Amino acid sequence: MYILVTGSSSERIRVQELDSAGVPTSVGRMLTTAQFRALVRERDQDGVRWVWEDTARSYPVLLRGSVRVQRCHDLRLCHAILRNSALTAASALANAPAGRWDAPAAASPVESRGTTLFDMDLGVAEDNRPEPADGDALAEFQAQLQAVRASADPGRLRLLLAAESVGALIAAEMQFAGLPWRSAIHDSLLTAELGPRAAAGIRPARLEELAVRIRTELGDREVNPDSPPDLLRALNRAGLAVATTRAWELEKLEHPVIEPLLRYKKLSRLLAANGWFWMESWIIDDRFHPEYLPGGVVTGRWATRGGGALQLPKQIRGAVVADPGWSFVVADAAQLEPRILAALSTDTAMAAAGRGTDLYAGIVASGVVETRAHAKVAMLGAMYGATSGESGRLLPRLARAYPRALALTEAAARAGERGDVVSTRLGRSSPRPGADWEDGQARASEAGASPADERRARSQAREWGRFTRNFIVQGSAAEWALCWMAEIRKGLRTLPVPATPATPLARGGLELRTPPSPFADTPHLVFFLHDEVIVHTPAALAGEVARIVTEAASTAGRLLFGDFPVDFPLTCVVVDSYADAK
DNA sequence: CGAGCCCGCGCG
DNA sequence: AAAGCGCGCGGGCTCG
Repeated sequence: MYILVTGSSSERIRVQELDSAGVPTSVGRMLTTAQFRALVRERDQDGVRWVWEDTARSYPVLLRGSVRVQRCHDLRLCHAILRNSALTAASALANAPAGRWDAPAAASPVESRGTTLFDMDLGVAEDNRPEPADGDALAEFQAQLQAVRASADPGRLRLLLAAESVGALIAAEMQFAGLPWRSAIHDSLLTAELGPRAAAGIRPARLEELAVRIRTELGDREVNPDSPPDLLRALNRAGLAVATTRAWELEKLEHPVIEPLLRYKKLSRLLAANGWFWMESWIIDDRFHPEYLPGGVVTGRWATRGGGALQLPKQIRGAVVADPGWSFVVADAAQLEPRILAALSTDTAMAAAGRGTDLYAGIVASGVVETRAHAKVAMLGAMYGATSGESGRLLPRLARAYPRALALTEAAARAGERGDVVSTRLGRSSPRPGADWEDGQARASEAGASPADERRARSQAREWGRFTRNFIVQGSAAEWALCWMAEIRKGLRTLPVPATPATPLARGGLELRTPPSPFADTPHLVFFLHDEVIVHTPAALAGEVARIVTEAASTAGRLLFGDFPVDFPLTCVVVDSYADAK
């Protein structure tokens, strides 16, 4: 059973019931925001799947009214998958000219607890006249159902579309709830590292001292350490033979300027990326509300917009502190990508190396390589396409021990080099290379091709092969992570809501101090980073939450790989501060 | 002056 | 060009 929701960015929302084939079973009705929330409260328990164009635009209206939904179908995200998937390549949807469903997501307004206390529920009177269908959304949904039905593997695609859509729900919920963030702690971390906050455009004390030392050691009173070309010239004049100013290259040098320069780089990065200006821009009422973009990366990984949420440096994670009486459950999947590769390729030997333990240690224990560091660099090389260095030298040993896994990554690379498409476990397919790439390959195979043309074409072919090689692993890992989070979310909703003192809202008189939140007294996801999650939970429930998170990892493995014997162990800790996790 | 590029570095 | 994947973002800098 589906309910199609359209026009939900305005105060008038249209809903229409559809049967399991996507055929309307009633006329559409126009609802006010309040009526829409009431309908969702009433019907969400019935196993309804809400079908809407864009979760990021439709769902916040509900969250602001403390209403959550269990399941949805995000037409825009699902369209992107089906348009591109090799499994639906013959469908009408995949072969239609590009249209509005192919446009990128509109930037969503900041929708979060704290910034929008109450939206306007202007009482637009219910209007009982039947509304004309939003034929576009209905036709699109029907085309998607048809494409899945006629596909080579409807079961996998249905799981993928459900996972992508529940990911969109989670993304909206995490943005709404926000990551607990103590500005006071952040401020003291910055002050300890950089010195007291200085006016805009002025370096804080520690940074200015280092800049002075750098100029002294280089014998150049003018050099600007923030300008790479300027700095490079100064380094070269001082007799340092470097081609770039990258930290890893400078580390190798012996010179008195190196130590202050590396410290300067580290600190200026902290100031520019996560300093006081960042704090004032992104932290509202002790919460960080980044905008998550499900499907924002071609592989299916999420991206974020604003605030650099996926790059929070370890330096400042001490500011992420649970509320009083609450804890964090921080979990990350151990060696996720190699385990995904083992399962994708049904390489039972590699899966066995990871049984219940550190997979890299298991590779060492099997006698494939001598050290854990070697096992790790060799595995990364296999998944990323290394050809030289230590990683390249170790690859043959890995290939002897795990021929099935290595054959799969090689096949994916060869496909990419030919310009072919590869697909993840659940059927998300890689994009085709661009016209420039095709032109380059064609030119190199013509009669008059120069050696330079051929070299460049070969290099670009290998580059695309490394991309497709990694795509199947990174993309399938992203699918595992979506299933993991979906199972966590489902499990958390089975927990009893602890009896808590009346909230300010319930006491009356203080309504405006705490906006309504569906997460005020219940465990909820607050952060996601590719293979890692944070759940914010009343401390008394932390043990239960950890159990749910751990079981969800096993369930995700079964959803993707059935009974193939591969483990997905986690490191899972209960902490008050994110800095205390691992 | 803004748009868009490069550089460099944070995360997985 | 780190030996190899995927990102976002800020500062410097060039160009129009």
